[in-house]
Amino acid sequence: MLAVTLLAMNLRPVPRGSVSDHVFGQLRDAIVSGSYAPGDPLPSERELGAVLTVNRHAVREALRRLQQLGLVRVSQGGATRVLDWRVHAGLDLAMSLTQVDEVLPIDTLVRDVLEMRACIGTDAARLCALRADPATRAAVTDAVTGYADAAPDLDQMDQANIALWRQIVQGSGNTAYLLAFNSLVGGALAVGRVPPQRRTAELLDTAGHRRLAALIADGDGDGAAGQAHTLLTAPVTAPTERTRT
Amino acid sequence: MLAVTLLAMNLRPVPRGSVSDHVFGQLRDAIVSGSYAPGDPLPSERELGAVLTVNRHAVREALRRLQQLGLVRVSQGGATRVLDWRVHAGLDLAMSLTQVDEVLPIDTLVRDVLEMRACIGTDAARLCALRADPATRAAVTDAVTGYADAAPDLDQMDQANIALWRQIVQGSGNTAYLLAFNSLVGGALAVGRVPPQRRTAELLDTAGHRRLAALIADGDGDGAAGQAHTLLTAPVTAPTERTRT
DNA sequence: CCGAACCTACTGGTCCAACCAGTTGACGGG
DNA sequence: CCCGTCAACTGGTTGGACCAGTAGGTTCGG
Repeated sequence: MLAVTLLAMNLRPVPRGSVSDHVFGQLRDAIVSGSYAPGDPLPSERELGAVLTVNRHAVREALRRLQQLGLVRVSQGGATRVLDWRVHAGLDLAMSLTQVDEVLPIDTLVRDVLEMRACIGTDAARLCALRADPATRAAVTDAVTGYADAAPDLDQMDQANIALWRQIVQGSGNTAYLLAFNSLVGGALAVGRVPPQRRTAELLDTAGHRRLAALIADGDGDGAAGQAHTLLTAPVTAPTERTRT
Repeated sequence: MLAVTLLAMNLRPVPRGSVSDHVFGQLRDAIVSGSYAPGDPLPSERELGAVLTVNRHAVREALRRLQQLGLVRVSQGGATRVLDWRVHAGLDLAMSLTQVDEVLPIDTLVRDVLEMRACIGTDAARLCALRADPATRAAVTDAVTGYADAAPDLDQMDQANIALWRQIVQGSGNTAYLLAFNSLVGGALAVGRVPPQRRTAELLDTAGHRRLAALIADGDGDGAAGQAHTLLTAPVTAPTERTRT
């Protein structure tokens, strides 16, 4: 009741960000958006602290995170310089990137992520069918059941669908696929980032998913790959149909 | 001359690590290796600082990086808890992971990375052939020439090969592929991580790469995908042939 | 006896101030 | 003109203090 009342008042949950989070976010956006060209020196830590009215340590913590993402290169004595994220940043950047529409058109990014999902999901399904142990195959079968049971609640189905694919990717025995899957799930595939109509068809195709699980259980690598490809490719070519406001 | 002399003396460049780097490395290895189970609380910042005889700020900077990697979840007031990296860590973890053989068998990890490279490289080649603009196609052709010219120096060829694939991935117009490519290159594909004999055949196949570039230039998506698949798949199934010491 | 308020001893978050350690570039002597 | 010197940066590290939020035990009221 109370929650409903508050929602009606147009109140949103207060953003939790700590100071260093804000610094991190601002610098990240500034770098990715091109406000700083690759090779450019960032303002000194002391200067950033002064401008943002923030302690130097907060700035340093933010810089460490940027460094971890591959956005800057820090060197003692010299200035902290901006790196070309198209060259040095890893896939984890995609997790942060879905927050900013300015630079990378979010539509394109969503397409890219769906494309990569299809690419990896197909091969993961194939490998899972070929390499997974009996227990994992059973887990996949269970997961697809849980997914089907979630119908027709789209949100629950989405969640169960992710769990299902996690089982498949895990069954592929490929750690790189698993980590990439995490990056994608944590990024653009996060709730509300992908236009709903773009995946409803896929999510509602319980029969297709059941077939996929059966092929995996049978150890039919090529068949599983084909079925996965069918399931995952559709949303990529689906109409962009951006909700125009 | 001097360098040669020093090399003969078996002197290696001194490891540059800062204090917080060391803390980061130790905690990362401890977490990934399972010394801390998911959900376990990490020792408090003050305690870590005391144990490692390091200032608390250094610990905090290390923790920020772990947080960025998705290895821990910090919450004010509560303890910093370890996350299950197989669920929360992104592909960037692979970059750091190739340093530790203890947990993940490096052989398996190399195989995984090569598999993912094949998977993404194939689709990237396809998309590049279909979507790239004329300038990018020309760049691919140039890159393959530069790659062929690097023969027979394997190191140079490796570097030129990476540059070539970067052009292709860039030409695919898929930002996710580009970032994943960076993660892979920065990780296990880094110098000396992949057993040389496993890729020599691929690297020496200049004819195959020329063919790939030609197919891309012609806009033959399926052809480019097939050729890329041929080039990239071979090393995956190549003999493991680990150099036993 | 049970539940709720409270209080305390933690946790991480932030700040200030100082100093160490490399880098850079200007300056002056050779 | 070249090279060493030095001063004015840069990031790296430390100590200490305090704020803020959490968790768990204690106590008080029912």
